[in-house]
Amino acid sequence: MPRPRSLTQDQLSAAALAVIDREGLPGLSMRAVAVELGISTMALYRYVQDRGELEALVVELVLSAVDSTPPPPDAGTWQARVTLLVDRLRTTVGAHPGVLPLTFTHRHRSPGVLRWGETVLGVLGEAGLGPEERIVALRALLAYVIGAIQQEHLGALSGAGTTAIAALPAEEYPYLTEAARSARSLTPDREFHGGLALLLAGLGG
Amino acid sequence: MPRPRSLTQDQLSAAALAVIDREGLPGLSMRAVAVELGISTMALYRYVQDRGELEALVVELVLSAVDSTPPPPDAGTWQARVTLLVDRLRTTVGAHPGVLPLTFTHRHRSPGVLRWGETVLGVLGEAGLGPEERIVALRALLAYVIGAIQQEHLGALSGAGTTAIAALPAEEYPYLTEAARSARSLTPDREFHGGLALLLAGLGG
DNA sequence: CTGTTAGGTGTACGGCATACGCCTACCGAG
DNA sequence: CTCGGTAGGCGTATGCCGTACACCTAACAG
Repeated sequence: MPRPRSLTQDQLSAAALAVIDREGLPGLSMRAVAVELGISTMALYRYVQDRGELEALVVELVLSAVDSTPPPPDAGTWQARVTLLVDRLRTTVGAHPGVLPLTFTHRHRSPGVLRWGETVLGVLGEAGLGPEERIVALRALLAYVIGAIQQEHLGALSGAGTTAIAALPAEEYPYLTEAARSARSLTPDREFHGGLALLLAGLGG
Repeated sequence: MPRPRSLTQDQLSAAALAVIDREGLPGLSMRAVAVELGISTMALYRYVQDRGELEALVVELVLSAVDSTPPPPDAGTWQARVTLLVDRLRTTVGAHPGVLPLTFTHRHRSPGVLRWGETVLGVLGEAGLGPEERIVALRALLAYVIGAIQQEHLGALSGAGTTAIAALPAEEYPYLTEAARSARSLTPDREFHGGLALLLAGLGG
């Protein structure tokens, strides 16, 4: 009966994501999103209760992509299938690094991630893990992926931090300086999969 | 010749940490810290260039504790020694959960963490790992610890998220709902060490 | 005692999220 | 076609925030 909405939630979250991708997370403000949509600031509040809800919408938009791709092939070892699923999560989040800090606070609610977890648990179950082993394994995988993605985007191994470490006094930090020197040839990809392989090996493969 | 400073950096960072511990990270503001110290807001700027520098000071205060404890005993397997070092990092950060989000942005500069990394690399070296293996292992350990600490404090397994998952439709998420039900008896401590054991097992133990 | 230097302060500005009340576009009913 | 009510959109105002700037003043060197 009354006036219909002129914007969809998808438009909202897409606009917010566009702002983040363009100006980074600090650039995200109700004003900026409103400008992006061509409406007034306060009109936004007809769609979300507060800024937090807008952030949750963006996170959901980004994370939903993790499940939009086809399911993993049943072929291959379970290690290969878990690796594929983990890679999918990594590339999904990595596509929008600016959103990363928001995912921690708003992760729980995402159906996409829930379905991802369900799939991983399934593969682990088929691999012969018991109920409690499965939980520990899933949480460990999640912890590793979360931490690794963060390290990759907030303190990359090939970045300024590593060169700073390489410049430390070698007498006091012999291992670190040596590590920093040889770390320059280690790509983020090899690093990530190396650590993941450790975890999978520990899982019994 | 001129007027001496009336505050030390330790007092500054301690005051900021006190504010965070008492009112949480959102409660941290230049005004609040100034009140805590009994000085005017602008007087703070005689000690730090901006808010970011104050945050870095707090992070450094918290992380420095990781190395103030005595070195790990040379006895025991290398797995036990790494576990001890990792535990030390976990309890250090866990003592001030409010600071957690700040550590990601300001972590690199901490001498305490640098010395921690040096020690871990040393143990890994004695365990027989080669140079590149050591780096991958250290970074994997760091990634796991970072992610696990975050999961523990921002989305605890025994918290609201898990009960929400337990309430999901069991037909659609059979593994997840079953996992959430049996996860209630899994303490954060057992979860953390379970995942860590996986990683260490993968390292060749 | 006095001049210099740097520590401490008060005021002010622009940006932020957002509570509140007004205007009005839209739709169903008559 | 008209009209009334509902809910969308907007302007204004408030109280936070970080911080630039100009001023006052405590303290030491001479």
